[in-house]
Formats: sequence, C-alpha cells, structure tokens
Amino acid sequence: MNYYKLSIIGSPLESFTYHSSKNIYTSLIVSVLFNNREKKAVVLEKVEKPDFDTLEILEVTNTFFTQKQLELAQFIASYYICSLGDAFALMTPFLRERDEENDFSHASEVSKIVLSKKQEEALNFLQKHKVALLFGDTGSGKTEVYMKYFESVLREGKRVIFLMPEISLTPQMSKRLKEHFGDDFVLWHSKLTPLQKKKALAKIYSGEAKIIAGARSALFLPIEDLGLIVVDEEHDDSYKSASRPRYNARDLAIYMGKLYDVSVVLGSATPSLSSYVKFPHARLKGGHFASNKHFVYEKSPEELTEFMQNTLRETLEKKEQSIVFLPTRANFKYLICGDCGHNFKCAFCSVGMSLHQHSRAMKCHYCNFTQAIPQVCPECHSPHLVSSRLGTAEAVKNIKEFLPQARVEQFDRDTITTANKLTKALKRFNDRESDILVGTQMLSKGHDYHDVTLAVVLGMDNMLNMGDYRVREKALSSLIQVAGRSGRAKDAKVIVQTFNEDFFKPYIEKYEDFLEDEKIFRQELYPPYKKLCRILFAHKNGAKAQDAMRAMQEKLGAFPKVEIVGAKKCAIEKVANKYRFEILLRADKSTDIIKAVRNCKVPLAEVDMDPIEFG
DNA sequence: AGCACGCCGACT
DNA sequence: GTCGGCGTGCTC
Repeated sequence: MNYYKLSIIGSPLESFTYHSSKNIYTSLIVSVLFNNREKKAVVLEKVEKPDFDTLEILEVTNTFFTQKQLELAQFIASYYICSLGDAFALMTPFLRERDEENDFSHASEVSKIVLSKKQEEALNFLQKHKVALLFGDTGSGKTEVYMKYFESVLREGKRVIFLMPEISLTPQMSKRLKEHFGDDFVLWHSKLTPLQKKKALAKIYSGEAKIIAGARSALFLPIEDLGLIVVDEEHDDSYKSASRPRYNARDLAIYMGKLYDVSVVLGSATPSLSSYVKFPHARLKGGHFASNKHFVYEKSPEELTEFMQNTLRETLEKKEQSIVFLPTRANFKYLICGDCGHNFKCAFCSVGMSLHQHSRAMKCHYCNFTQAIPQVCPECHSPHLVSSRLGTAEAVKNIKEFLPQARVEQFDRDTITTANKLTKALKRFNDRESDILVGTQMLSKGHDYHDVTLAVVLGMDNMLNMGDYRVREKALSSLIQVAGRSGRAKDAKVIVQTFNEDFFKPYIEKYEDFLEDEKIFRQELYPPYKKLCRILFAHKNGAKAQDAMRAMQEKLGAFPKVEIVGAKKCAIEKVANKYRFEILLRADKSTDIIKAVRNCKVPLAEVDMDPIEFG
C-alpha cells in the first residue's frame, strides 16, 4: 500500500494522509472523501504508513499542477499566510491527456502597428529589462506598445498574460486586442458563464490562445510557453483580492516573472509609488491629456456650487456632455474648516482623523488616537467647521432639480451591476441619449467618451482626509484619470472642488513630481519603505472578536522587530452583522512580519498582508 | 473554514 | 411534543 500526503483544495487546514494501491505521482490531483464530502486534493509527497488509520484515494483525476504552479502555491501560502489548499484553490490545473500538438498559425494580422519614435524607444527599454514600468500619460499610446511587444513574443512561439483591472469594465481594450489578434486572443474573468469558461479553457489548453487577457485570476491559468506578463493600470486597487488569500496580482506577477524567467511590464498613467520606487521606467508623454484642458479649482465645502450649476447648464445648452465625479461611495465623515479647508491629522500617523459624532471625538483609524472635536479651526480660528459628504444618488437628484431638462444618469456600482448594463449606458451616452453621467471611479476606468467637455470633480478633500496612507496617491491619480476622460475631441473644462489647489495644481501635469515628493512623506512610516500587515477579527459576538484580537496582540509582544501600530475596533465596526476588530503591524522586512504572524495566529484571525484598505 | 451533532427555549 | 437557536468538535 502507498501513502500520500495531500493538500485538500480549498481547505484552510494543512495536509492529510490518504492511501492507494496505485503509484501516484506528486502534483497530480486526486479526489478523496474528506469529512464525508468529496473533495479534490493535490498529492504533495509519498510518505511512510502513519500510525493512524487512513482513507483510500477515490480517484486519480486527469488534471495536475506543474512544478512551477506548486512553487507559486507554496510562495502564496507562506507570504500571504494561508494553507496550501487555499493557494491551490486560486489556480486552474493542466490536463494530463494533452491534445495532439496543434499547430495554430497566427491569425492574419489585420492592421500593422506603427510606433512613433517615442513608442519605439519605450518598447526597446521594456524589452531590455526583466521588470519595467511603462509610465505613459492617458492617450500616449501604451496599448500600441503592448501590442507590438505581444507580436514579438508570439513570433518566438510564446504566449502572453495580459492583466487588466475589473475586466468587465474595460470593453474598449478587449475590443482592440480582439480586432488585432483575432483567435489568438482570449478573455478570462470570474464572471464568465460556465460555458464561456469551458470554451476559453479549451482554447488555452489547445494552445490556440496566445494572448490571455483577464482580471487577476488570469494569472493562475494553465499556460505553457509563457513569454511575457503585462499588468495594465498597475496602480489599480482591484488587483488586490479582498478575501482569503488576500493576494495582490500585480505583486504576484513580479514573482511569477522570476519563477518563469519571463519579462514583466507594469503600465500606468499614474503609477503607484511602490512600482515607481522599485522598477526602472520608460516615460511616454503627451497624447491628448493636458493640451486642451482647462482646470478650475473652486474652494467650497458645499457640493454643486452655483458656478458648477451654471457651467453644467451652459454645457447642456451648447449640446455638449458632462461627467460628474465623486471619489467613492459614501464614506466616513471627516471634519474640515469651512473657511480655510484645514483638516485634522493624527499626531502620530499623519493621516486624517475621522469624525465620531456620537462620542463627540475624532479618531485615527490607524492607531486609535482620540481627540475632542475642536470648537474653532486651529489655523484661521473660524468656528465654521463642517463635515459633509455626498453620494451619487443625491447628486443625480440635485442636478435634476436645477436642470430638469437634462438627461442625467447615475453611473456606479449601484446602477451598473452587469457588463451588459455598462455597455448599454455607455452606448446611450455616446449616442447622445444622455447628457450627464454622475458616478464614481467607474467613470474613469478606460472608457472613451468622445464628446465630454466638462468634468466636475467633487469630494476630493474628503478623499484626502481619509485615514489611509495612500490618500494622496489615490486622490491625485483619480483626478488625473477622470480628467483624462474629457476633452478628447475639443477643449474641455475640469472643475475641481477643493481647498487643496496647492496640492493638486503642480502635480496634475507632472505626476513624477508628486511621486518624488511622496517618497519623503512615506519614508519613515509607510510602504514601500516599511511593510504593513493587517489582521482582521470578525464575529457576530463582538466580545469574541475582541478577545481574539487581545490574545494575538499579547503574543505579538514577543516579536520586537514587529511594531504594533494599533489594535482596536475597525472604523467600520459592523459588516454583515459581524463586529470587527483589527491589528495593524509594521516592520522593516516582510520576513519579520511573516514569522511573527505565523507564530501568533489565533482562531478568527484573517491575515491581510500589504493591506490597501483600512477599517 | 464548513458542517455536522446536540442540548435547551418558544410555539403551531 | 418539535423546530431551531448556536456552542463545540472534527476533518487523514
């Protein structure tokens, strides 16, 4: 009899031993009865007969993971602190019975890509580096550079993984790739129907698909002959998974590049500071971004000022279109001075303090430092302190009130729930069946609006005040991305409601200046210079969650290289009827955090390595 | 993490 | 009587 150590796919528990009369190779996938339910499991190694009884392996499937997938799973399990079974659950295995070697000739190239001299230089630069950043303004032609790179990879008989954020939200890009690469191109994301998935996988297994484009899960598809990984819009938060294991696909793409010995390209008009600091970059300037755009900064704590209303009306009367942007769905309240725009920062974390009206206090979402709500502004002594926020729904209502003749559409997660609804809403807008789109980040994600001449940007100060070390990066990149949506054809106006003109104005056309200055802000406290890790505790019984947090906090005390920044109630105290607590850790090296967390982990603890969301 | 099992309170 | 609340324990 043979005994095997197995990792149960999807189980948070470590390995289990089963037996079989057959000789089974390592990394094959088998099915077993686990706790009376049938599960798939990965054969990790052959072992001696254990001193407990074992169950028999039911069946050896015709699927397996490669050595490299195994290594990747081990890395994910160790870095993100989860079981191997959780890591394997992300991946799609290979098929054992390979189709007879198909030789797919490339689809005939419909159009030839001609690069400008600048684009040519950028491409050369990317091809010379193992990992490089393509720092290219909106409309500077990043896509052509990618496509030309893809062609050279295809010529070598290799294949490409092309990651995009929130795939259903970037129909533009898929369309262009599909048009150019035809049957060489396949799209992959988690919202595909089972049949669509089956078809896409068949193309991947057969080798027909050469350009595999998709959301973060596309990174784990069974691809041989990998030649290149591209992460487009690398700054985008949707590359970070919000459930266990909380991996970051952009960071794993870098790891995979090393593992497969292939190049990695990160692309963005507003690169993250982390990528900018870590990797060399090629700069693509220009396009239609700054050329014909006029920025107006309006200091006002209210929403939709008279000036905005008038400009929206004028734009409508000229039969032109507008977009109204709000940074996020309703968020925490922050206090700012209604006269000078002063905001209140934590003395220890240099992030915004959030307002807790009921306890009449301001709190830091990182370390829980608490202060009484002041009576007057410490800067200008005005007693006019305000806290306001505006949601998309209210904004639509407001606009309809003062512009009853306008056709206004809400454009956010609440209204655009499917790819189909998105396509239809965009079509209505581009066909001039609607005049004003009011929405969140979704407005700015890679769509082309040909006729927008006015962008109204609200709530930037609220965004800047949020208790999060990345707010400056997030606010500025949002503004740049949304401004990039307007003025494609003719001159456009961008009205930015903010007290922080001094912050936005110099950086808006020179994002690299921001990145250089931001380095100094982050140096002592934040990534990429320090490592952060957040441990979440959620339970419907608040006391249980808190006890678990305390227990882990206590244990962590034995690891002096890891600083406990805060251990407290989450800013969003209750989600889905569960009370939430969190510990935030900081260290110089991720290995120190991994060691400490592995040693101190208690039941209920959910590890969030390199967190990007707080509270 | 699920998901069984099992032991007490409210109700057709 | 029994439906169902959720505490506890188990998974080779």
